Amino acid sequence: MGDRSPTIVQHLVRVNEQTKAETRQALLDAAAQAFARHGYHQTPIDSVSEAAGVAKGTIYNYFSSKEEVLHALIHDACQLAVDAAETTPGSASTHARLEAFVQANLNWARKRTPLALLFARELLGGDTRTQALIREAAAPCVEKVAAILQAGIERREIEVDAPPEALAFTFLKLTNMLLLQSWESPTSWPRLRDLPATAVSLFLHGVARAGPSRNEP
Amino acid sequence: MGDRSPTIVQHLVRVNEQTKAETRQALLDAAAQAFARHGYHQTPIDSVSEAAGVAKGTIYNYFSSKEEVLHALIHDACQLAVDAAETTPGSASTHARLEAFVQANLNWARKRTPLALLFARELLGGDTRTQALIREAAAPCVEKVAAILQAGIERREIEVDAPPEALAFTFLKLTNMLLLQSWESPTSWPRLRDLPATAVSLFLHGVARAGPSRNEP
Amino acid sequence: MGDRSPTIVQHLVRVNEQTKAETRQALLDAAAQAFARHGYHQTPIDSVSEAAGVAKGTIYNYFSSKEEVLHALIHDACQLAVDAAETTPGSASTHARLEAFVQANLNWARKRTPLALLFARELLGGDTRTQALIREAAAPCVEKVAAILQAGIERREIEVDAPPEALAFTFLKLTNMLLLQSWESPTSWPRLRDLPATAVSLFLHGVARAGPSRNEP
Amino acid sequence: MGDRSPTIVQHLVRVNEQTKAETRQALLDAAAQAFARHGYHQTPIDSVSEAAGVAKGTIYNYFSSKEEVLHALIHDACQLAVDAAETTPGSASTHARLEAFVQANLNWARKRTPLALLFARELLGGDTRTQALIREAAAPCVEKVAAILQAGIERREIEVDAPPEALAFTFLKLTNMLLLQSWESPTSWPRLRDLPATAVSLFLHGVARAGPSRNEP
DNA sequence: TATGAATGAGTTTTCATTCAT
DNA sequence: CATGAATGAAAACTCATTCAT
Repeated sequence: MGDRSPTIVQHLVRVNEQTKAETRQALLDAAAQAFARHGYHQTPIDSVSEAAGVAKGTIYNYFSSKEEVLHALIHDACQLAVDAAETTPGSASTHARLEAFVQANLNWARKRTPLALLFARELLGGDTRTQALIREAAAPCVEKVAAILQAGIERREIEVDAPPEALAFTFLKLTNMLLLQSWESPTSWPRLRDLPATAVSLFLHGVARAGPSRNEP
Repeated sequence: MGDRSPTIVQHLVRVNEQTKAETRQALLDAAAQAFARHGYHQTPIDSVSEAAGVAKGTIYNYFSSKEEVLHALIHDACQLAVDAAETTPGSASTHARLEAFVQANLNWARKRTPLALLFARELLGGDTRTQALIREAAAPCVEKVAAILQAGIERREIEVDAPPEALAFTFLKLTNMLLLQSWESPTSWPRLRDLPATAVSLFLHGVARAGPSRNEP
Repeated sequence: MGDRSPTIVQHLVRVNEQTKAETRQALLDAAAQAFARHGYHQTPIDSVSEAAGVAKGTIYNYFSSKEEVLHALIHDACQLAVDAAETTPGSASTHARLEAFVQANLNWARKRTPLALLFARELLGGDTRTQALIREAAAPCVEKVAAILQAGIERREIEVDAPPEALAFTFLKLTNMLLLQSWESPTSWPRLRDLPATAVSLFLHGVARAGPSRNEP
Repeated sequence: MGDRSPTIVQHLVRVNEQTKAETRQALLDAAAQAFARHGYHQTPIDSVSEAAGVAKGTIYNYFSSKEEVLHALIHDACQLAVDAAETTPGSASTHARLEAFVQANLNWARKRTPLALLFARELLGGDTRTQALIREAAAPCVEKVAAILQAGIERREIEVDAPPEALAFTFLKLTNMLLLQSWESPTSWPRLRDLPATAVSLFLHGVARAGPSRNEP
């Protein structure tokens, strides 16, 4: 016995905590799927617990309300976006840095498709509370993009009279808009694998053929 | 009685029909306001009828369901967008034609702000049914923009591998995204009156400084 | 037609309002009965609407919550108690005035037995919120009793070191305690019809045989 | 090992039994506190176990249901009341015996305030089942008081047409009513330390000044 | 046609109880 | 025996829709 007792206890605790974490994640996954597919308000909370394979009440052992489930999801997505932002190179052309940012986000979006879909939907069409949550939780990510853009402005690669933060937010929305469009009609444009190039190219250069004049009459 | 009766009756009928139309419009206006502000699902139907100054049941004399009210609004907004698309000049530079299109849409959006807000929200974040409705009701508008883009492609003003319809839809979403951004923070970027120039410039040329190379390394 | 139109309209309105009042009263009656019999917390709100012969949701057209139903009942009971207090004679012996007060309360309690039962239960065993409500809504009644007692003290008919308000409240509770006891075992003591005499006699003179000494060793 | 083993085992058993008893008591104490403060129905069972420092499930190793916890508490309180009743002197004036009874009850009430509060609340406002339980578990106590009153009646110290048991129950309720009143407004009337005198005086002689006439017209 | 009270299915949430560990 | 996650019946409340007037 002696020195194994703690180990057994630790083991039990770890198993329990692992199970708890798994249940929590199953609930979040089910919720992401359902919310992304049918929308938050059209999704009854029981359908989430059912999809997660637990009973109705179980969800309230992990989240205090339906809204908290949404917020936890948004928070997770924002965290992934923030992490993605942190991996983008600190020095390179604006184009390369933005593309790396989109690519990094696309990477997690492919693994966590429902979550990314939900995030995109809420970013573009969520209600005031959710928008505010995103703004707060994704702030580091937005600031990272803003810093990239600011550097571009200083290097005269970018020329626009918009505040970098507003511009960064626009870029984020544009990217997620294209992401949604990819998912909604997978055969058409833009293709998912082209998203980084497409999004950055559109944002930086637009669709016009590179040419002499910038502002045609 | 005699021959004046019909006139009186006609008069009454006309008045009644006018009243009916007015009630219908009051309901739509109230719904647009409420749906735009709080979201469709968060808006109880009685708050709409109350704001329109009629009883709850009256709404069902004009619309068969709450969803139909939303669809009528979306339909109206799409019609205004279609009308706006039709006024854009048939021949001019792509830039000018797109700007005219955005300007024409901005014109009605200023007069019907709640409707335009609602349309933008549903275009970007609506559920599947509403998206489908928009796709159908705004088809002529999208096609008009697609035609403009197609002409631009043919004239080598635009260079992109996307189908014009998909591109047109992206342009529409981008424009409404910026419109929402304008309304949400009126003091920041983009300013509402700059919207046509800003949106078209972003879409055609991006934010990068015009320069020699298109795809920087 | 002419001058009858308004009458018809008034008639319709009156009928509707009467129906509404009847439904409201039916709900209150059913709630009083159920709350008195099983207790507030043990009574599902649907059982109240069912007993009133209306649908589950109807109750929320009249009251904003289950608690508001209880409070409306308590309010009504307090009002009846206040009314009863107002009918008690302004000048007579303390004994006579208290007895008249109890008798007046017994009168409405006989007509509105469930309400009176509920009131008694909540007065004696209700939670803090309800107690506070009673204290507020029954204040005029308590003050009336306090005034009677105060007069008795001044006339040297009553001799006690308690504040009249506290004493009045005690009297009210004692009376309702005996009322409950009457209802719970109708064959035993005290009999309902003797309640005024019994309650006042107990309160004023206790159960001891009248005799020389007040405080026996 | 040898002959000490049994002792060790006995010791362990005793310790375990003691621990069990302590856990049970901790649960009862926590429940008394919570039930008295917030009411039985408003108290979630986990708040009890939490306050007792054990897990939620543990409570069901000691009691088969939440209601049984309440009943055990009521039972304990009744037992304390019965014990108190047994200490009252067998021969003395009615006044002295009743006062001794109240004093003995006040003694345990001071030590076990939450329990006494709960008992008083349930005695006065509990539901039918709890009332019945009290009636049964406190029967010896009620009978003791009834015997005192009966003796008083026989000695012509008490003059009332009520059955002694009913009268005894009324006395018990009155006492607990005043006890609650003391606790609710500790600064006012009656003061806790005066409770025996106040309760007995009120019950035996009422609040009227001792004087010639008993039943004023 | 207008009204608004009535409806009841549907929603979120609570919580006493169970049971595998 | 202790634990605390899981359970699911039951509760309060909402609200789109109906319909008698």
